[in-house]
Amino acid sequence: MGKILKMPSATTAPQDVSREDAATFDVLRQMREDILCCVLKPDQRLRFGELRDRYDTSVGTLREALSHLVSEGLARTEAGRGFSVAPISLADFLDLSELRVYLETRTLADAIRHGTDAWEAEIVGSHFLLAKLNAPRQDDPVAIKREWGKRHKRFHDALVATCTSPWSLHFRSELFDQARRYHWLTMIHARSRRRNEHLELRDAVLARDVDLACGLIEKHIRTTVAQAASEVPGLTMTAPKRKKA
Amino acid sequence: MGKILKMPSATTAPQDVSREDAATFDVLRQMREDILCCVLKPDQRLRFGELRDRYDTSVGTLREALSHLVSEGLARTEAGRGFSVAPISLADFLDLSELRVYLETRTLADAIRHGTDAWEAEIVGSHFLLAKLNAPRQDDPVAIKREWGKRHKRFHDALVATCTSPWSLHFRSELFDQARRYHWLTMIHARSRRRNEHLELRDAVLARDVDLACGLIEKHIRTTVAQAASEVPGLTMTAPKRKKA
DNA sequence: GTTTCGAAAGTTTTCGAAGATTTGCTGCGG
DNA sequence: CCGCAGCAAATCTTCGAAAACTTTCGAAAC
Repeated sequence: MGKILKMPSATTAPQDVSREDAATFDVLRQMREDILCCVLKPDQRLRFGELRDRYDTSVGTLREALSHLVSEGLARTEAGRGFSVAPISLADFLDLSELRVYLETRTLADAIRHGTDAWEAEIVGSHFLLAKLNAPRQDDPVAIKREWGKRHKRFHDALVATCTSPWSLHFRSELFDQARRYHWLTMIHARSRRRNEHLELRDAVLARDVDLACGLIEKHIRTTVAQAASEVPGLTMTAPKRKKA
Repeated sequence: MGKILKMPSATTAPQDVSREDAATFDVLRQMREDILCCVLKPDQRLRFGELRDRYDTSVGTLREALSHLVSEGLARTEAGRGFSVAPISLADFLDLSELRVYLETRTLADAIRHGTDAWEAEIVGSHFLLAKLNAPRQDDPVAIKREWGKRHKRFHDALVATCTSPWSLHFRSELFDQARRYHWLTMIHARSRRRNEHLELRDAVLARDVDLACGLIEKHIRTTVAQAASEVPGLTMTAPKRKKA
């Protein structure tokens, strides 16, 4: 009891969800999602006891996943004091957004120049999925917000998919995830009164207009930063210190 | 027997080597160094049996360290097939160097603008240490090359130490390490007939000449790429495929 | 001669527990 | 009343072995 991991074996399809590291990778992805959606709150201590219950896995597996998250900047670890969720701050958001502007425009420009038919198709498709769920409100259920976040990421990934620089794509992806944490807070606390920026972006990209597209995505990023900075409470103050002032 | 990890406990200084995760972090650092210096060769399979002997630690600890290395792009892992050292290629070197030019100039420019006395002191000091070991040759012992690599990194870290963008510094550091792998090969195969680029760089930075310093570091990077591309054998061919052609 | 199947060997992956460290609490002394 | 030493509880860290998977090798069938 307690663990029913293995299916009857013969009945599972050969190309099931088996891709990637299965258990460890699964836990990693779940934890990352939970941090990005602030289910695990910034600065929250991550005790193995609770984590073991929540993700139903062993300490070793958790440790491996946490190790990954530390490298990605989503968690911290110190000496013999265990792990905790990485803190957030306005300064951090400003800093990462600044770099994002460069990486997003760089990768987007390159992707447009190397765009293919399949690339255009995925952009159209992912935008369609995103548009169907447009603008989640404060009072929407969490499941909706999560789904929107997923589709939002898929759309933006599609835009730069044909970029020829793996390293640029890698860092862009990491920063995009980092930004998702702040976007989540914005979705919760602020009213999203943005217009169809994604539609404009899609059309500019499909028209292969590098300058226009890069300008739009830059504005897209900066607008989000400004909105978060002005409307999200608790972002301007630093992480809660426990000892003294 | 087998393991004598713990000191008599009371005699060890409170601020000994205790900083950071001790065991895990130690193994991580050792493995990273070994990959950077190509002791663990590109594409080499990393079997736990051998790793256990080499680093004298358990599977769990190794797995945690490897997890880190995967995030840093120094190792790969696939499904249930274990870990291997990340491959190298000329295309990869060109790609990461291109990004490096941006990140090094960006961080350097910012660091110069925010430079302090302590920053200048560390630059002077680390350059002195580097100059004392200048230009390791092909036939120098490995220990010398390792030490040079260490001092080289320390000098370049010192240059950008006062940069105010943590994310830029983080990515710059990762790419610098990546580049170290290729520098190592260059040290082994090619004759380093470069002149005092580090000295010029130091003086330009201390003179707070942003444009000159950024130009120098850009040339520094591009020259190394060109040298490696033309003189290092085996870099132009892709990783050895095992199955068929 | 080639292919397919199955068993054995080699590796990886996962787990639970023992060892070590930190944290929290209690009581004594200043 | 505050501070500190010492003990107890909680927590993290490390380890070795069992379970699951992949690969290899050899024999039988085509």
